[in-house]
Amino acid sequence: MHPFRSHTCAELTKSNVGDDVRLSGWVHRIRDHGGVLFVDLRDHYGITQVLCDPDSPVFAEVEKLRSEWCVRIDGTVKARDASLINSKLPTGEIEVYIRDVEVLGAAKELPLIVFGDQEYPEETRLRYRYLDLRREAMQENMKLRSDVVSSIRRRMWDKAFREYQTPIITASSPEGARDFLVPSRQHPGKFYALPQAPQQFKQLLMVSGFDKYFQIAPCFRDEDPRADRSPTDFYQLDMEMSFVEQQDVFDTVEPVIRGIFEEFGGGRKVDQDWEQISYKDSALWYGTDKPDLRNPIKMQRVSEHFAGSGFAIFAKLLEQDGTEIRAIPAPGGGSRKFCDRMNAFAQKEGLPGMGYIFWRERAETNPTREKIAAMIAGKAAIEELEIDEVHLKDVQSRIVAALNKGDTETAKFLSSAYFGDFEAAGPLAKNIGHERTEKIRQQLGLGVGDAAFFLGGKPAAFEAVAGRARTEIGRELKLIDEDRFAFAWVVDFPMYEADEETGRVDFSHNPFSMPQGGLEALQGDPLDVLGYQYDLACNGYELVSGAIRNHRLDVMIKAFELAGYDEAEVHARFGGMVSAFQYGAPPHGGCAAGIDRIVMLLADEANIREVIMFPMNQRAEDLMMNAPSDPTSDQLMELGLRVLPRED
RNA sequence: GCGGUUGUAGCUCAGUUGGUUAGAGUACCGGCCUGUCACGCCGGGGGUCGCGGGUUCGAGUCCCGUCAACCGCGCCA
Repeated sequence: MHPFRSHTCAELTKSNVGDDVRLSGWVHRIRDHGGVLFVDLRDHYGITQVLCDPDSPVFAEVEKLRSEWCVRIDGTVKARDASLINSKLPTGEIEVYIRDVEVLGAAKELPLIVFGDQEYPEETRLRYRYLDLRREAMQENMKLRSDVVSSIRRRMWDKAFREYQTPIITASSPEGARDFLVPSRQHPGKFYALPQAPQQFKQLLMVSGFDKYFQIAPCFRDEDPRADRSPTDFYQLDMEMSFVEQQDVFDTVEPVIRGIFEEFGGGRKVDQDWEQISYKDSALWYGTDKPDLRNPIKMQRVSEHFAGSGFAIFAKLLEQDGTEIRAIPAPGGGSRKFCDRMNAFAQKEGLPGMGYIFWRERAETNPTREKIAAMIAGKAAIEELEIDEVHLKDVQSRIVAALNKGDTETAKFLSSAYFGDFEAAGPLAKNIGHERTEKIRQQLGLGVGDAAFFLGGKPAAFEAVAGRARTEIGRELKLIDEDRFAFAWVVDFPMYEADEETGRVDFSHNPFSMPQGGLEALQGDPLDVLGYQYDLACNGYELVSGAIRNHRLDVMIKAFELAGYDEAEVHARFGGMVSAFQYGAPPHGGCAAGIDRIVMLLADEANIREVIMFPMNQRAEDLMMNAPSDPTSDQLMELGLRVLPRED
């Protein structure tokens, strides 16, 4: 018999009854009844209940076992009595009577318990990651990750892509994130860098004629982490293809991503048609370039309703160039309590606050209301009526005047604004009056019980906060369909952006993207130039980012010139690419999809570290492996390095 | 670098207005228990209340400082 096992802990069924078997695994749980002793034995595949009573030759030894000891047992498979079957276990119809036991690895008192789903501080979990990974949820996440990667590879191979490996130790890429540097021993004082992405290599592969490339590639960036962003390193499905336009890339990637989400999404709905939203619209509607489309709220421009209005803050603001007022509709948010809470949220995010209006049923039933309705419908004579309130008297006169001119539209609007079903509440509504409020209500398509929030200023200054407010409002009002994967391509990214303080123009995204309109487009205002640059957003995360690349050297030189890099600098920094583009570069494009984020979404986790085997902590430390650590003085000597004392 | 939250037993947490010897569950150790599957019952050991300082007759609790973890901002072509 094999020294460790004849079966796994998930294999045995009724058909094995009477067999002599050997199992190895970890002691999951012990139930000691004095006379009879149950042990749940666990391995990667499942759990089998093994037991012994005082008749067993090893009863005394089994009594000594504790949680998470690694053991081997020999025993006989026995059928469980019908009343004792555990339907929660696939092996629940049998149990193994222990005849022999061998302790393969004892365990001391555990810093975290494998059994159950008790939560532990991340520090503890990462320090003892090998124990944390024994837990069922982590085993499932990691298996899912492997299966997803396997499926991605199969889907790419099926589309005639081939996987090629590119270097890990390479040159610093001066654009983008901070590089991880690796000192060179053979060239003291010089450094390699770990690739932030295989960007330049994959473009060179296209120049070399490989046509369709992909790689499950590690990427390295020395930036601070977020819940959805791993520090140090992460994995991407990196792909590139030649002789394609933007839509060709979409048509290639969409079925792969959609297929993965359908295969591993656990039955959650997967959008079939992926909208293409321009960067500009995405910023306006959602306040972000990675919108969560499960949230139905779409922001709108409402500047015209506030220009010259009685709400001085916004009216004055609009007199400045480049300012706007935008509304966040909040269907179902029509209570002062909710509006105040959202206003507090905006203040926490650093804004002076968000103005709001909410609509309730009109309280007073003015007797003129029905008469006016009848007049508009042509069922009553058009005539002035007796009204106490002066301002309503004036409105009535305007309605009558409009009707006499045959302008029923105006009459209807005024009637709705002053006598309609909706009463607008909140300080803002009082300031701008009935008519402006009603126009806003009509534009946003809101009604009784709804609210709208208003933000003003230069869009760049408040867009991001508006986006977070939209998310918060959607979440609070439970407008988000949790059971759905909502996808959209965000396209037409601007090539350049101006630094807010210095006004200096720089690349806003990938400097290697092809500007829309080519060389000609680069003659005008850089800030107007769009690129063939795209992202795929899913449920508020950026899952994919890519571009049609700039394969024309003249266009590339010009593009860099606009960002303040002269030709010599481009040659110095991207020598390999510049050189290659002079020898017959094909048009090409591609993208990269975040593997960790895809698995995170599929596993329904909010933190990317839940789907990474051995992640770093928030400070990019590995407490288990003790990284980073001090080098030996010999190592430093060999590299020609000396560590400077910290100034603080 | 900035802001928020948290820090009490191996682990998860409670701890009232500042007041006697800081508690519970779980884990660990010992005892009892022949059908449990989150077994049950009895007992025991285990604490620099993150750290430092201050106020006070008295601080886990109040004040100041500091450290750490997580979340967010900056950053992330």
